[in-house]
This record gives sequence, structure tokens and C-alpha cells, in this order.
Amino acid sequence: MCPPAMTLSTPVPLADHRACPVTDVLHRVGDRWSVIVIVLLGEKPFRFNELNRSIEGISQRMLTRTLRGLEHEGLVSRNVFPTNPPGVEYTLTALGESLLEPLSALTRWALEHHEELAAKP
Amino acid sequence: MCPPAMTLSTPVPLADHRACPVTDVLHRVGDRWSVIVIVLLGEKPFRFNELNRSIEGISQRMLTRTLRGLEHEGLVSRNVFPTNPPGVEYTLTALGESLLEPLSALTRWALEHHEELAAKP
DNA sequence: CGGGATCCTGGATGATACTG
DNA sequence: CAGTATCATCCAGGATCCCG
Repeated sequence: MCPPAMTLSTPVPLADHRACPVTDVLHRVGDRWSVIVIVLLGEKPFRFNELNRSIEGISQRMLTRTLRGLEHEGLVSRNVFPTNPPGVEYTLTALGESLLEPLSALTRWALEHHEELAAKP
Repeated sequence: MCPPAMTLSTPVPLADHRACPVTDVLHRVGDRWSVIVIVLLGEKPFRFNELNRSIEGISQRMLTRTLRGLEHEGLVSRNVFPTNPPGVEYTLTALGESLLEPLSALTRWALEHHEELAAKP
């Protein structure tokens, strides 16, 4: 790696994911929840429990971890409103929104071809 | 999920990955090696050990498993030549090649923005 | 409401050695 | 050359309880 800017085949050290931007990004976003959160936040801002309810199957713990991770990477921003009771709103950063587009390319492919993918379980 | 074909926010059951094509695809391809293999095979056919040498850090075991997985999903095809010594060549299927395009969208994003991603380790 | 802390499990991955 | 087999390890993820 890494394609297509770098010449492939000509070996490039990639001991860990960070050596390759593509693999790196996939590892940050390729987990079970990140993409779902990003796409949801691409629609509108969400509150914590609002997200928790919208994403079936996610645990509080993983939602917290996912949001913290995305926030830490600069894809999501966390805005606290000192109301009563306190409210926390999550939105995409500009960087996060820019990811929406390439993600939708994958989304389209998935919707168009997922039936062709053989051997589910 | 699942965007954008389905209305987001309006909860859709996604107990496991298979409930959402996008998440499903990300889970099949979002592992540590699959994308690398796919992109490499997008360039030209590869032999087993050729791949093994081209992908730094991969173990024989994981290369085997990754190839088997991709083959099983119909993204990669395995062609055996009963020569001496026997040779095995891996190529992308049509489906596999079709994945190359959306993948390159992510690739471009990664190359353009990976520096903006904060907090490596 | 919006989390944090703790314990635990399975699956993904690696190292090493062996084989047709 | 192209794998298989075995054992060990690591970490995402779930369950549960607690807190301001």
C-alpha cells in the first residue's frame, strides 16, 4: 500500500495500521458503530439518549466509547448546554461531514451489491 | 440505519450487522487486511507468496484466511495451475472490481484528510 | 440525563512448526 | 509453493452497577 497515490506493489512498510492512511481510516471507522453514528449525525444533531434509542443493539458503554473516539479524532463535536437537566448535543465537525461523501459511495455499493455477496453465516 | 435509501432516524432493527448492508460490508472488508488485498489484486493478479511478500506484517495464516473469506464472498477468485511446482493465482471477480471504485473514494479521502485526524495513539 | 468503572467473553490476530 | 495445525494473546464489545 497505499493506493492510488503511492505506487502499489512497490512494498511500503505498514507494520501497523497507521502506516497506511486507508487502512488507518478503515480501522477508525470500520468498527461496529462509528459509521452508523456518523451517518445519523449527518442527518441532524443528536442527544446522547436519542442516539442510544436510535441505534438498536448498542450499549451505553459502546456509544460513549464511540462518541469519545470520534470526538477525539475530530469527526464529531460535543456541545454541552447547562440547562436543567443538562443536555449534550453531538454534531459532525466539518471534517466529519466531508467523510459523509466517500462513505455514501460505499453505502451505494453496499445497497446495490449486498445481495450478491455470498455466504452470509 | 440504513442510509440513504432507507429513512434514517426512523429506527430499523439491526440486531446484528447483517441487518444493515452498509455495516455488513464494512464488517467484511473493514478488517485489517481485506482492503489491502483487494486493492493489490486490483492492480494485477497475484500468487500467494507474492501477496505474502507484498503485504508487510501479514502472517501466512491471516493471508490464507483473508483470501478464503474474500473468495467465499465472491470478491476474489482462486485459480490453480497444475504446473510444477503448482501455482495458485488470485484475481478479483467482477464484483470485487466493482468494489474498487467506492473504495477509491475512501482512499482519496484518507489520503487527503488523514493528517487532520487527531490523536493517533 | 449523560455518563464512568468494573468484570467478562468471543473473535480476530500472531508465532511457530509441519506438510503435500 | 501454498498452504494446515496448534497454541497464545489482545481487544472490541456486552452486562451490570454506580454517580452527579
